[in-house]
Amino acid sequence: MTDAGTKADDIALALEEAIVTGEIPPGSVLRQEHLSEQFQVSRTPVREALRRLAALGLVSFEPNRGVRVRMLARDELREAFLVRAELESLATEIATPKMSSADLAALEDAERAFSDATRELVEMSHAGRQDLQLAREWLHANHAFHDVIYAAADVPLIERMAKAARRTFLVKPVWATGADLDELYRKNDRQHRAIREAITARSPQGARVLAREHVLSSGRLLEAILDKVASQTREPASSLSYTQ
Amino acid sequence: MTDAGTKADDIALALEEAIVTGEIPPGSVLRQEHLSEQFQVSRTPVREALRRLAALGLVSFEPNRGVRVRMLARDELREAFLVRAELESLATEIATPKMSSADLAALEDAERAFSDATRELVEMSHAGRQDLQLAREWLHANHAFHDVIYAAADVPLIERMAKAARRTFLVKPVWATGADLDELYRKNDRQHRAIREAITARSPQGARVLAREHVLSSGRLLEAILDKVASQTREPASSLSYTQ
DNA sequence: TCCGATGGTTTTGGATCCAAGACAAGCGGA
DNA sequence: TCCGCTTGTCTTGGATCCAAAACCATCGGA
Repeated sequence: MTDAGTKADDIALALEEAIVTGEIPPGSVLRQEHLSEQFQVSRTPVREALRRLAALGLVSFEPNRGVRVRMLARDELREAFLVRAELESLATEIATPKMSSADLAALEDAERAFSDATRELVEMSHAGRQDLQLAREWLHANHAFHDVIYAAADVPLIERMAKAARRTFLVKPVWATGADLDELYRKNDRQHRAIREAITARSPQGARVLAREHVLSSGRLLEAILDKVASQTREPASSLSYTQ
Repeated sequence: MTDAGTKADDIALALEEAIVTGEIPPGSVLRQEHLSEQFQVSRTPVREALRRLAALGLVSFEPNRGVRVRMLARDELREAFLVRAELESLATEIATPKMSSADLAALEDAERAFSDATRELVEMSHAGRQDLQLAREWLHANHAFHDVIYAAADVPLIERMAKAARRTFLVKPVWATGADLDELYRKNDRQHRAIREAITARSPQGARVLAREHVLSSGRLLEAILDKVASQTREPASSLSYTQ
């Protein structure tokens, strides 16, 4: 809609956002006609958009039955963080010797913006209010920090794949649990600082392990939160492990 | 065609194969009408298939101008191997403690099949003959070996992403150079054996580093080959490096 | 009462049709 | 002669139309 290009692309983008933020809950079936009237277009571009989302793994096609927003299993969430841990750490390592002073300044800005978002969110949380929009902005600020690193690393393919893994982090389902996310927020903030300092110190290996641990610990925290919320209906722990 | 499901899926699969093997050379523009009569269908499923390929990164859409088979730059090839190195090593590490004796047997079979394919190919090569079909089978045998590992690891997301990276290895362009690929063939063979032995010995870390080195060395060899072939028209070496 | 067959309804997958954007050649004015 | 406009053709993007597969409820028989 806002973006130029074909309608199929616009719709794909819009749906992607809606799915990732949880606006369209996992497990939903997407009716082509419904979407076509929602976006004021015919079914043709809708179907092309759905094909794209299917290729990205966000929805699954069931031939002659419709498309369904993929319900990501616990194991897949864990996998997504494992993948991100590998790819982000790789990108960070590559970026470290390539960062110009302008890049470093941008990184500092992104870190600051993220800190601000974090602070705002924590305050809001302590005030008892939960604001989904604020959580989204926090997530975007979080991504923006890493995007500076990707831009400097100049590794489009790695970036594309890492972002694909990133998409599996559904905001709303987690957010909707109402769990206490302070630790997640603050830890992310601290880790960003540490990563930036390692990069500034031109330590590719240091930045690498920090980036890796950053992603893995986020994953662990997120899972712990999900555990706590749904502790009554848990299946036995999976054999996949974060700890190497 | 052979596969069940929708035509769009069949076409996407067929085109993917054709692109990856180089049957359709990089840089080609794909005319929808041409494809539709080639596959004996209308343009509709063709377009959906193209959307999928675009999402996979195999082709690029240029709005109102057509789709073009992506010309993968040297850096992207290198990136693809870096990604595969991380993901395959991760999957191998995860798989190692999970491999049942049946899995190990399957792995041994796959190794043997790959050895056979390698031997056949080397003999053919020494006889001065170059057989593209044989090279494809070799590649498939190669993939089959790793697929056993993925199956045991049971990490669908990692598998999917690693395979996406795998697709960027274009057979024909490399093959068509007529370069001496013996070293590549043999080294792969040796490394598969080493990886299997590490898995059998239940050494996740050992298997991991071997898998990583396996992929990276393949990448290095491939690049060296491309270098040798096109040594007259080379640009200065990229700043991306395989060696950590 | 329960199970399977049968018909209508819904929704998808695919074909065809139409409009709009891009390329190319020819025309006209400076 | 050269540059810009125009017009015609080609190709894509999107809309509409049609057939086939899947769902759903009802009905009939055991």
